[in-house]
Formats: sequence, C-alpha cells, structure tokens
Amino acid sequence: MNCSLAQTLNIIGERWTLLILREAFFGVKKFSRFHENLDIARNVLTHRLSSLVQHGILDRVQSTPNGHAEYQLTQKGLDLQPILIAMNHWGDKYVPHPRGKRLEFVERETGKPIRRTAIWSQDGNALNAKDITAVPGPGLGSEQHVASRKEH
Amino acid sequence: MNCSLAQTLNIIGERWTLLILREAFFGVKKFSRFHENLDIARNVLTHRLSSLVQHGILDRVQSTPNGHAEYQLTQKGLDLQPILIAMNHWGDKYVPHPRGKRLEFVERETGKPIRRTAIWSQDGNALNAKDITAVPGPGLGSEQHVASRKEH
DNA sequence: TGAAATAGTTTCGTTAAGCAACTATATTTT
DNA sequence: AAAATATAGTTGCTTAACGAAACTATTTCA
Repeated sequence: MNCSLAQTLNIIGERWTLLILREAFFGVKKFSRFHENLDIARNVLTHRLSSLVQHGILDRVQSTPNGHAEYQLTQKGLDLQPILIAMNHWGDKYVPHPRGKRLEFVERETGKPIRRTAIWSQDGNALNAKDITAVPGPGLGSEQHVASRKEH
Repeated sequence: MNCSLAQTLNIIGERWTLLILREAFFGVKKFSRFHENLDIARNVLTHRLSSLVQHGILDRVQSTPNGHAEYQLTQKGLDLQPILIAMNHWGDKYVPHPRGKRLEFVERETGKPIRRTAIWSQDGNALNAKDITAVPGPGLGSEQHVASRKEH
C-alpha cells in the first residue's frame, strides 16, 4: 500500500510494539525487564524484539560473549517519540485518570513541560484538523486516490 | 494498565483502525467506500466501525430511514490527527518512496505545508528524544514504576 | 418491475496471540 | 568447586483474531 501511514503501521502497528518501545524510552534494555514490566507472552516478546531489530529500530548488542543481550533504541527508534507522545496526550485528554495526568513530559534540563502535541503551521500557529488538507506529492502514483475532504 | 499510551492503544491500536481513520480524514463516510479503498474483510470492517462508534470517535448517522449509514469523525476523532500525521512523517522519512513524499499536508487556506512533526518546548524549540524525560503526575499510582532513563 | 447497490451477517479455514513448561548458558552464592 | 538462581530464549498446545467467500435484506436506480 503506497501510503506512509501504512508503511509505518507495517513496522510498529502490531500489538505490543509501541508498549515495548515505551519501555525502551524509559531505559529498559533487557528481555527480562520488558517481560516483567509488560504482561506479554515470552514468545511474542521474542518476535517483537527481533522484528524491531530487523527494522533497525532497536539494536541488539551482546553484553556477554553468548547470551544476555541488550536492546537499545537507534535514531530511527528515537524518532518515534513524537508518535508515542501524541498518543500519550490523546489518552490523557480522552481516557483521563480521575486524579490527573499519569505522566508529564518535560525538558530534561529545565524540567519545563513540553508543548501539547499539535499540528503547527510554518509560522507557528496551532492548526486544527479542519484547517489541514493533503495534497499529492511526487511519490504518489497517479492511480492513487486522494479523496478530497468534503465540508460537513 | 494505568498508562495513557496503553489506553489510547486499547481504542485505536487494533489492525486497520488507523487506516480506517485515515480514510475518514479524507472524507470517506460510507461502509462501501471504506471497503473498496482498504483491502479489509467486511466482517472486520463492521467490527472496527462499530468499535469506533462505541468509543465516540465516529458518529453513525442514518442517512435513510433504514440502512445506508454514514460515519463521520467526532471532535474526539479529529483530535487523532496529530497521531496520524506523526506516523505519516515518520514513514516518509524512514520508508520513503523513491520519487519523494506521497502526501504533503498543507494549510487549507494558504496551501502552505505544515511543520514537520516534532516535540516542541514551551518556548518554541524543537527537542530531540534525549532532551525529554517523563515525570510522574497525580494520576500515576505510587505502585507504578517510572524507570529513569539512563544515559547511554 | 427488475437490476444493481448498500450495509451488513454467517460460515469456515488460517494466522496470530496467550499460556505454561522446558532448555541452555551465565552469573552469583555458599 | 558445586549448587542455586537469573537470563534469554524455545517448544507445544489452546484460544482468539483475521481473512475469504457466500448469503441476506433493504433501498435506490433505470
């Protein structure tokens, strides 16, 4: 499917994958830690980790000659953070905990909260969904449909 | 699982869901259009649509007395756009089409492209993953772990 | 009135996920 | 050095989700 979203979902769209990556962003590196933090079946965890390694999102490094691997995020993996944070923000808003935010993302240096996730225009305005439209680029075959979004 | 990301994934994490929403953002409203644009099994499409309706992401409106439903995005659904666009941008970057971008998102009024997806500090700097950390908020039970992200 | 479209449901076969037990090497403890 | 524990998986089996095709019941079009 010639669609960047579909391509992304092919890589990170399976069940558990984004939760594994969340753990990785929190500093988890070892099979056993992933397994105890997530309630995931071991064989599924095996598959997900090796898939993420194959796709270049995690690096698998042998910390001892045989076995005892560690998994760490590559740049490609680190670049998924906006997706994770966007999902986190949406969940905060629409499936809130009664007591408030579960996690707040802040600048490491200053401790100041980051901006809420949004779509920004070039000149720095937050845009809402209806102000945005998609235009076909060079990578979209002419056979492809780009349904024009009707007003409603 | 007391985690906003996990909550979000419970709602939109199943296979096909985000592709269905992509179509909805492009203006698709009817069962038959979703089915012909996506190569999805009809029974699965039925389940996804009704799940999205139950979660308040789509509204199901009867356009004729009996049958011929239309599905349209609610505000809750429209607010998923940053997630979709973040995934689109990641896919453009890491699974590119040889000829270039497949879709470009622009402001409807001016046609100007939107900013690439990123994490922004309050004062308007783009942050990269290593500059960000998470701190527990009021909604996070004390039993919860927030692994502190080690340097690497 | 007949044909085609719409919005599903039903049945059945395949694939993926979940669970528990097992294995083989590595490290730690005594 | 030997035994116990931890690590990183694998194997076999069960259950749940997905996929393909055929079927159904209205509804609109010609």
